[in-house]
Formats: sequence, structure tokens, C-alpha cells
Amino acid sequence: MKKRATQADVAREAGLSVTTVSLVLNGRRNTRISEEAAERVREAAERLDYSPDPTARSLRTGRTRSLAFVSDGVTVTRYASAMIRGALDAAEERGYTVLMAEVGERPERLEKVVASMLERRVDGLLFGFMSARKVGLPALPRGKRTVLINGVADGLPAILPAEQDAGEAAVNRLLAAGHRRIAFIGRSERVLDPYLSATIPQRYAGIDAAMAAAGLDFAAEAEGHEWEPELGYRGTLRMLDDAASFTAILTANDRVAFGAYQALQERGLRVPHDVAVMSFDDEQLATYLHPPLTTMRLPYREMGALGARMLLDEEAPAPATLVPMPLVERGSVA
Amino acid sequence: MKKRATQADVAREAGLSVTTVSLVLNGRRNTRISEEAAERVREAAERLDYSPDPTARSLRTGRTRSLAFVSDGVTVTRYASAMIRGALDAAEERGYTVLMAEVGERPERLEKVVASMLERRVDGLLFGFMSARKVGLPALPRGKRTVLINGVADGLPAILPAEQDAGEAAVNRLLAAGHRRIAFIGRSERVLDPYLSATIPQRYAGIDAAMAAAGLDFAAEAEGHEWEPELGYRGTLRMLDDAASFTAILTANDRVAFGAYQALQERGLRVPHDVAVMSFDDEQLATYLHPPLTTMRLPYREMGALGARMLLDEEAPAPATLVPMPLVERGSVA
DNA sequence: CGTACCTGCTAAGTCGATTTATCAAAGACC
DNA sequence: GGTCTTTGATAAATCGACTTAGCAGGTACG
Repeated sequence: MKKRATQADVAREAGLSVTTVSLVLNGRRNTRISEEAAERVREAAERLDYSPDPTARSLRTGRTRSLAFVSDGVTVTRYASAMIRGALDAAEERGYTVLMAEVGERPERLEKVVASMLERRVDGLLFGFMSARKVGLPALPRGKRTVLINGVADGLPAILPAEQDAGEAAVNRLLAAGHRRIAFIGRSERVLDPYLSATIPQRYAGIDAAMAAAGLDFAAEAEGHEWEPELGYRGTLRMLDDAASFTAILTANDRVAFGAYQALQERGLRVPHDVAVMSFDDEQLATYLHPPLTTMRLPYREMGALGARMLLDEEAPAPATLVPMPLVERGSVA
Repeated sequence: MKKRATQADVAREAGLSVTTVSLVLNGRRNTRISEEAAERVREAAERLDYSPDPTARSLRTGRTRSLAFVSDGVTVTRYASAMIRGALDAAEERGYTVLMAEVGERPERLEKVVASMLERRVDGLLFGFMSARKVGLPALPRGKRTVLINGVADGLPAILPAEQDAGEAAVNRLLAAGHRRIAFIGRSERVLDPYLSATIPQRYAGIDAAMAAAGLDFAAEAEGHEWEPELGYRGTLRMLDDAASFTAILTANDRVAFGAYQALQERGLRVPHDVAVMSFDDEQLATYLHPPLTTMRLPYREMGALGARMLLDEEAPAPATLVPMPLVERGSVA
């Protein structure tokens, strides 16, 4: 196995000095190298299949062309892991490598993990979180570029889903289908704590704004902060038992919608004919249902990509950037 | 922002040479440094909060204490992404950093991605795949340690789920519950192609072996290679319509089981009272069902961790290592 | 007493790049 | 002809660690 060619090899091959080689290959201007010499360097590099050693370059320049992606637990999260893909793709486009680390259920590990990343001399830090909430982060050196994806921390640029718009769009979708008597499952005072969620209040606000704009109140509501199928199932049954009259259900997320489907089916009600269902998140689950679920997608991949771009493109980072949540039309609203 | 301390700073602080500092901090033996000098070095390092620069160290030693995790698309896969967590944790334990890259739907990108990782001088390559199948990989330099997780390639060590054992265990679980008339959904000739799946034949083999050992044939079967809810739904309805008599259904995976649940519910059959359901994979979905699904878990996280350990622990790598698939008891088998 | 051998430590070279400071030769100018 | 610029290139320093080869000074031995 032959060793890789170094700049010195290229210099020898071209009959020039390493200085010249370095200047040419880095495309430096105002450098008074003749075009003929430059061409000799490029040809020699080509012949030897030269590529610079990133380690040596980093040692000299202090920059590593790498960034850290630190998360709480997106890899083990049903759908948030797409955030990683977005960040990886955007980084690769720019020739950057991504160093990953996860702290799992132990936020106290953040400090050590971040320190280890800084030690590795990453050029920037990307933090990604499973659910959009306010987080505490260890002190970061000034000047080290940092972006939060799906999370909020004092003084750091953040990327979040545009929940208010999504709330309005969800209601408007139901209104557009002619629904006037709408039920809502999943309101809760508890999620107003920013450390539990930084975005759900916006979702509520959008929903309420759209309803108010249409001059409507919800025909029924089932409260609850544990957004699991059980809530959708019990909530739907309770509303039906209360003899509430509604033609559509808006659910807090897809898992709740799943529970609602089960309750509706038990009662012999068909989706979307008897009751339309509209939801948020777009988990994989949404495609399994019968009929598949119409829902507002959480744009994880886009958020990941945007985060990496903001970090690397050296633009003045906005304090908070909202990424649109697309309406995914599937058939549960008619 | 003060600069980091270097070895030279420590040497000055201790009143000794950098050579001594290096020898002491690397814990070299047979080096004839007095305990007193060593102590002075350690104290100086402590005072200055010194930690070695990995870039400089890598340049000199040729090793980076980093490994590449290259995958097809595990980040966007519902549950395989846990593989990443396993690898991250095992790497971190050993002081290694993980560089991630994904090629998505474009396997032709593998070559470029691997080249870029090798350029970064990773100490080893970990390949992770969404579904266990035979894969084509670019030529790798000899001597570069490589392990495949959930995939197979000629001449490279691989880590796979112990599907044969799992197949047997699944059938045995049903037998232990007293079932004798068992239906099976999801057999297919097509998945016998190793480029589609390297492990499903083992799953079938285990299932068939356990049935044969009990002297039983399946009471009914529904074939199909697209293991989505639709198959479970239609398959179950067809078997019921054929007046097949069975007390349990074994499904090829959880999504198929999900479809089976829907069909059973439509026909007024209760799980597990009327029909038990037993499955494979343990997707998140399995916990959403009513009752939650009993299934053989694909041990993604364990496979990821084992892969990283094999890569880093320099053991003689076995050509293929099988990781047990645990039985997750949830309530769909009584 | 002279040589050999420890002991404890360090000077200097190296890894592969980037960058600063110069240098030789040729041309410009008076 | 002598001085000043410009041109085209390079030697050497540097980044921060690891590693090889040695160097003083003391002790042991014949």
C-alpha cells in the first residue's frame, strides 16, 4: 500500500518549491506565480493524485472544516432523526464533516460532550433537540459559532417550526372543507412552560386565531398533555358520549389522531365521511392509518439543513428562524 | 478569551523540557523519569488545565481517535437509527469521536463518501444499513479496520440479528401459550435474494424448524413481500374468508401485524382473546396498538454498540456475529 | 586510574501543511 | 553606469505534539 503523496512530493515532481505548490493549489491571488509554473504544479498534483492532509492543514490554520452535532436523543426518536440527515447533507455540500454526539437522558453530560467537541477544534456547534423547548447549555466560548435546532436558549440563534402558521393552516383546511362544528383534542395548560415546549403555545395561538377569525368556537374539547393514542381514544369516546355534535376532529398530534381513529371505528363512524381528522407532526404512523392521515408536517430535515447552512455560511444569524410546516394532504379530511 | 495551554507551557511551568512532559503525560514506562519530576509535570498540567491538541497529535501519530459511521439511510428510518446511538456510546466510552455520513438513495455516492472519510484519516470504518442485506462496497485499503452492521459484504466482518433463533422463539412463544392452529402472514420467495435480505431466510428457517419440531403445519398462510399494513389487513381477511381455523397469527413484521389488528377488529375478533398476534421487529408502532404487540425486537442499538466495540477493541473480528433478538412481551399473546 | 554503565533528563528532528520574510534576476529610470 | 522597482520564486519559521539520539554526572568494576 503506497503512501499518500505530500506537498513535498508534488514540489519535487514539478521541480518547484513547496511554497509555490501551496500558493497555487490554494488559488491565492496577488502572488506573482507565472501561469506556466502554476500549470506545472497542477499537472504534478494530478499525476500524483495529491490531496492535502486535513490534519496538517488544521494544525496550521486552526480550522478543521468540521462541525459538531450534539443532541439529546434525536437518533432514538421516531422521526426527529431526519434532522441529522438534513445537517449531514448541508455540511457535505460545503465540504464539512459532522462529528456526532448524544447525551441521551443525561443532560449533565452536555458539558463534557461539548468540551470534547471543542477540544477537537470543531468550527461550529449545532445542537439538535427532540422536542422544541427551552434548554440549558454549558457556557460556550465567545466567537464559536453555534446554532440551535428545535430548541431555544438565551442569546443563541434558533431554528424552530412555524407552529403558529401551521395551527392556522390546519384549522383553515377544515374550514375550507366546509366544517363548522370542530372538536379539538389535546389542549393543556401544562405545556405552556417553555422548558417543556417552546412552540406549542404558538400552535394553540394559531389554532385559536383561525377559529376566532371564522367566528367559531370549538364544538367540543378534550384536554390532556400526554399526547399518546390513549388520549385520542378516551377523548373521542368522551366527546361522543357527551353527545357533542361535530364533523371534524383536530388532534394535537398523530398519535392522538391514531387513538381517535380507533374510537371512531368502534362507534361505527367512518373517516373522513362521518368525521374528518386533521393532525400535526406527520409521523410515519400517519401513512399506516386507514385512510392515511392529513397532517401538518414537522420539517425536521429542513430544519437540520438550515441549521448547518446558518452555521457554515457565516451570515448574520437571526435570533429565531421559523421553518414552514407543510400541509400533507392524505385523505382524512374531505 | 485566553488561548489553550500547550505542552511547552506546561514544560515552562514545571521547569522541565517538553520531552519530559510528553513522556510523563503519556504514561510511558521504562523511561527513567524521577517520580518527583513526574509529579511536577502533573501538577503543572493541572494548574494550566492542559489537554493535548488532538490535531497535532494526529499529525504526528497518524491516528485520529475517530471512526466513520457510513450508512445508507438509517437516520431517516423509523427505528434503525438507534444503531447510531449504540455506536456513539461505545465510541465515546473509548474516547473516540464519530464522523457521520449518509448516502441516502444514491449508493454510487459511497465511493466519494468513503474516500472523504479516509482522507480525514479515520481509524476505522463502520457501515450501517437499514435492512440486513448484501451490499457492494468500494475497494477499501487493506489494514483499515472495517465492520458492517446489519449488512453483508464479501470478506468483511458483519454484525447481524440472530433471526433464526428469533424465528424459533416466536413460534415457541405461541406454542407455550397453547396455540396449535397458527396462521402465518408474509412468506415470500422473493426475499430469498441476498441483495434484498440476508437474514429473512434465517427467520423463515427458524420458524419452520420450530413448527416442524412440534409436528405442526401452518393452519393458513398469506404470502407477500411488501410487508406493509395492507398485507396484514388483506391477508387476515382472506384467511378468515377462506374459513381457515386458527387461534394465532404470526406476522412477518409489526406493520403487517398492524394491518392484521385492523382486520380482526373489523370482524369483531379480540386480541389476544380470540386470536393471538405475534410479530417481529418492535417498531415504535408496536406500543401504540391495543393491546400492545408482543414481538421479537431487532436489536439495533446493541448491534451498533457491538460494531463500534469490534472495530475499536482490536479483537480478531469474526466473519459474522449474531446478536440475539429479545422477546418483548406485551399482551397480544395470551 | 581508566573504562563501562547507570540514571535522569533534554535537544533536535518529524509529521504536512501555511505563511512570512527574502532573494536573485531582469527591467526601468535618470 | 548606478540605483530603484518589479517579477518570479523560495528558504525558513510555525502550528503542537511525539520520538530518536544523546548528554552530563555519578557509580561500579577490574
